[in-house]
Amino acid sequence: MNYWLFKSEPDEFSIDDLRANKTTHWDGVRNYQARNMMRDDMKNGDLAFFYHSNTDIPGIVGVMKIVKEAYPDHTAFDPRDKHHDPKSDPESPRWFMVDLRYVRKFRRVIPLALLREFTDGDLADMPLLRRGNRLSVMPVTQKQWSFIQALCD
DNA sequence: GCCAACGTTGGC
DNA sequence: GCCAACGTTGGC
Repeated sequence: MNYWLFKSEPDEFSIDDLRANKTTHWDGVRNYQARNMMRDDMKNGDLAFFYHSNTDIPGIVGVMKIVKEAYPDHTAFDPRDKHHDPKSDPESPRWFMVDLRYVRKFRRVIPLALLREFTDGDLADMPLLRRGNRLSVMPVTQKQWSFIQALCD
């Protein structure tokens, strides 16, 4: 089993939105590195952190589970969609998405600022903490996963 | 194939 | 609102 982290701006889609809807299709990823991970490496049952970006306290807010493996992101075909990409068509889709199910919301956010305190220790090499990181989907190691889970107890 | 210009991300 | 980092685009 693998572990992941998904970023979302809570103004667009938050952990509370996911909790209300139970599952979601994670559309709109338009980055090749992120796409490749979704398409090639994400498996049913994998767990993922939900990360709130671009908000007052950026950080990890909960856990979700992959319940459907990669399939074409249809929003890329829709000219009216914010994430429309004319270079993607149903014959040879360029962008993919997975389905995620709500698992739990932490009692409080685990702030990015707290995670940064472990940049040189338990969370060394975590892509999220790399300077200038802009990936919206990224892998988490089992050790990092366990360590971060323990932070919210 | 290089690289400058541009747009986007996202923390602060 | 600022700005650094980074990916993409397009002229050459």
